[in-house]
Amino acid sequence: MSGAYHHGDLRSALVEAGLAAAREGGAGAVSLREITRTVGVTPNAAYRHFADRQAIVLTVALEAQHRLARAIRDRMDAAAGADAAVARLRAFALAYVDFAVAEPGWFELACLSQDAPPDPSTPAPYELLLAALDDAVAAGALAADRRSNAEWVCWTAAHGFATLATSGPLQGLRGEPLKSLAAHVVETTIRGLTAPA
Amino acid sequence: MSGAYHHGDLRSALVEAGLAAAREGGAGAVSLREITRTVGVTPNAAYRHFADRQAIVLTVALEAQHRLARAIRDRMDAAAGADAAVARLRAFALAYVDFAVAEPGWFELACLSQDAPPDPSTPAPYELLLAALDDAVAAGALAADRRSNAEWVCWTAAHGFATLATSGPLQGLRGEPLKSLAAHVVETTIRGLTAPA
DNA sequence: TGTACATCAGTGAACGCGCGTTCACTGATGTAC
DNA sequence: TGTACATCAGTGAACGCGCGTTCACTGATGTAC
Repeated sequence: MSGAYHHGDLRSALVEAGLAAAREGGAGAVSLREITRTVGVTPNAAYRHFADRQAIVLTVALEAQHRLARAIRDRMDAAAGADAAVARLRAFALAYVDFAVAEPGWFELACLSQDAPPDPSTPAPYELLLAALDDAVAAGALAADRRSNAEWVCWTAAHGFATLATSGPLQGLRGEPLKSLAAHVVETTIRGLTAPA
Repeated sequence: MSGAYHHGDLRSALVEAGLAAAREGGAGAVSLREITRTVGVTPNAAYRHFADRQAIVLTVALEAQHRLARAIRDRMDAAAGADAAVARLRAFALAYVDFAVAEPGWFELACLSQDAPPDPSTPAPYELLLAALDDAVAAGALAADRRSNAEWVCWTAAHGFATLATSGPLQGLRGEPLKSLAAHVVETTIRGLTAPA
């Protein structure tokens, strides 16, 4: 500590700065020079803690993905009541969308790291979705012969609406109108999964 | 012509080079120096025809959007038969996805220019979708009280699946498996729109 | 407990890169007379 | 029909920028004796 020559925990500070940069300017804003500047350290000090820029971005991206996963999990855990299984499905999609709208920079970064090696400690959002769908089948809300590939239907809806709202034609829509449109899209998607053929 | 000092149609050549660059490297690859290099001309020659880099990128992006619109329109026009209205809806979504997968760079660029001033000569993909939905209502395939916001349901599905396949977790999936998964997602979405509540 | 010294975490200066953009210019084109 | 000249479309050299990365270094830390 003692804010001196040896920083204390430069590594964490750099990741923190990376998150701040991404929050403002998206994935492209996470540059080595930018974040070392933010921390108040020489650019190459970063090389003590990361192999190269790629490694920093990946670390920051993984953290962003964790936060997305946490946001989804929290909302899913809060879902309860009669139709708990379907409510959890709804919670997944809406939490996904809300996170993207609230933190578009982190969302972009989280998507970018999707192909990165998964961190087993925090299940990726995807795992949460699979669990919710299995629950829905168990609860009888989703027919067993509709379970197959249902995750991609949900993921498509959540991710699609999120990108439309984040960087697509719905960029201009916010607040209640956006919320109710999201709810409508999610509801229609769920109906597609649960309605009789 | 006569491949000499005066190029002939440098403007078109630059746009063409921009399309080629985007095709390979996405939106970020459309740089002024890159495309003038491709054409074999000095970087600042571009300033005879465009105000700045932004203007070039926008022009190229608009062309990409036209091609997307054309691809969708062609597929929609080909759709016919008993359930023509629904078939057209399906054609819209699958053409959207196919274009994105076949030309991810152009697709990225087309999405980027969504907030650009619309070109009335070629209707944007969005207009095609609206028409298809109105047709579906007219044909009795879609209940009138389900028409409202149905475009965002379709757009979400098409765009969502396209980005999942293009730069998301479905990147690795191609060919027939991808096609049938896309069909499944689109079918489920359409069922959500048309099935009774 | 005090000192010698290896290790560790940062500094400071510099590199080369590709970028967009500006400047003064020059060679080709086409029009007026 | 031939020539003078304005316009137009390109050249060539240079600028400053932010970037990632490398180099040789130095000051602080903590451990062995």
